Amino acid sequence: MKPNIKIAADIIIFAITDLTLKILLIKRKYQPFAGLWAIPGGFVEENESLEDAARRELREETGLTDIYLEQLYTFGDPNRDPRGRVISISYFAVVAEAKSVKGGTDAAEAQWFPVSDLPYLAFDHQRIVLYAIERLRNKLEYTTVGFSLLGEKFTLTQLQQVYEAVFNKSLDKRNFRRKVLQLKVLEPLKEWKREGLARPARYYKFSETKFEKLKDKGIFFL
Amino acid sequence: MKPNIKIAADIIIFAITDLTLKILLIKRKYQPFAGLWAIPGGFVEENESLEDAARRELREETGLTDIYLEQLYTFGDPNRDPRGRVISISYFAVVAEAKSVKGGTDAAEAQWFPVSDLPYLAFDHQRIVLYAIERLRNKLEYTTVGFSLLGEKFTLTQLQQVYEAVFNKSLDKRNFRRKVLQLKVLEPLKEWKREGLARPARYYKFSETKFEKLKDKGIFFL
DNA sequence: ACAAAAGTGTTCGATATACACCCATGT
DNA sequence: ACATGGGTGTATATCGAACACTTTTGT
Repeated sequence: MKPNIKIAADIIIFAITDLTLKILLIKRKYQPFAGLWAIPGGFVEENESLEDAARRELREETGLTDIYLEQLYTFGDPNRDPRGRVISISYFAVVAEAKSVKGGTDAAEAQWFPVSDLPYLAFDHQRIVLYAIERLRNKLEYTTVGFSLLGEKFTLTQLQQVYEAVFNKSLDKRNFRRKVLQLKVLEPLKEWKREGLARPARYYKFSETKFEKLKDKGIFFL
Repeated sequence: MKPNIKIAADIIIFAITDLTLKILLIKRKYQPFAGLWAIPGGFVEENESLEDAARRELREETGLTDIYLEQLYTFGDPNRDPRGRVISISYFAVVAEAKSVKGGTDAAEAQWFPVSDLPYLAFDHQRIVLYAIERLRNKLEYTTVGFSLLGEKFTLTQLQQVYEAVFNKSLDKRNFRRKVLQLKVLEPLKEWKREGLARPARYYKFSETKFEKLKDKGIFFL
């Protein structure tokens, strides 16, 4: 009936390295837009849910599983792809460290770019990326996505650096610490990060159980 | 290539009547789920943008144009439609009054239902509706969608009733009035609603120009 | 005069912001 | 002892929540 509309799942993958918010882009090997940078993605298979497709692409591009993934928006302008009607269901993912990158089949090359310094992008991907950044910033304020940008354990300074990188502004140390500790979702570890010639910093971890209790009380609304 | 995936645009249409938040449902005439209630929608045409498709469906079902419309979420479970793979791109719309309803071609009947008393719905539409309600509630807090549920001019009491209907709880009159007036987006009219045997209530209108100024200052972030 | 709904201020607690010094460690 | 980053408290402004009476009109 409805002829030949194709569905793509495209993913904006965020990570932080060098105190900078970055996204993963791949250089296109084939037409259209061969040689240009684009966000990773691919077509949705016949019997695959949309999120499964996104996770599959994510695994193919980065080798990562078990990471934060959320549907972003669906872009369906009839002319957004010169090959014909392709509707892009975009997702955004948040990974703990900007590594584990391997080239996929459609990709010549994969590389992390600071969001403040992006190359010219294929298709309407610039728009998608800008929207994803906005969403990430909003979500950082009232959810716990921030923790997904860090590993299992982290210091409060590292956590603050995540917020500073995403918002691209510096925060007051005392106010920041009070605020995150008041959330009561962090568990202090009996472990310290000792590095160089300074006072060791305490490690914390995000406590899923504490978080669930607060959700039940309606403090978070995700 | 990718065979025969169909794209539907489905719309949750909100309105308030009798101090109650309602959505428009249509009774399905044909299989599958013939005789069950469903949210209005239809397939996206070949050369139509997604939002255009949603607006077209909306016009066909209600006769309304120029109303608030926003993409909600894309539901694409492989088994959500027994006829085959149908991906539903859902929108939510907000109209000023629960009238202007005519039956569409696929619909036997159209009717407004209070969100607190919905019938059993076809497909995965229950889930979609619940998600839309949640989104509407969130958006009411930090945007101006609320005004879309009212006509051109309205009294502060009517505005409060909108918020009370959506949140399903009563609000303090003094706090509510102070809060909306502080937003500085309402313009008092030299016109009063005189009705029955009580003191007349002043009409206000939403002032687009005042709103734009505030947006420029970053007070709203929509 | 009274019934009905409109309109109006103040107090209090919680939360956000601004701001500067001491502490623990390695070299 | 000193350089490095970790860690801590207080004062002020702002915002949301609770709460009751007077005003204007029609009958």
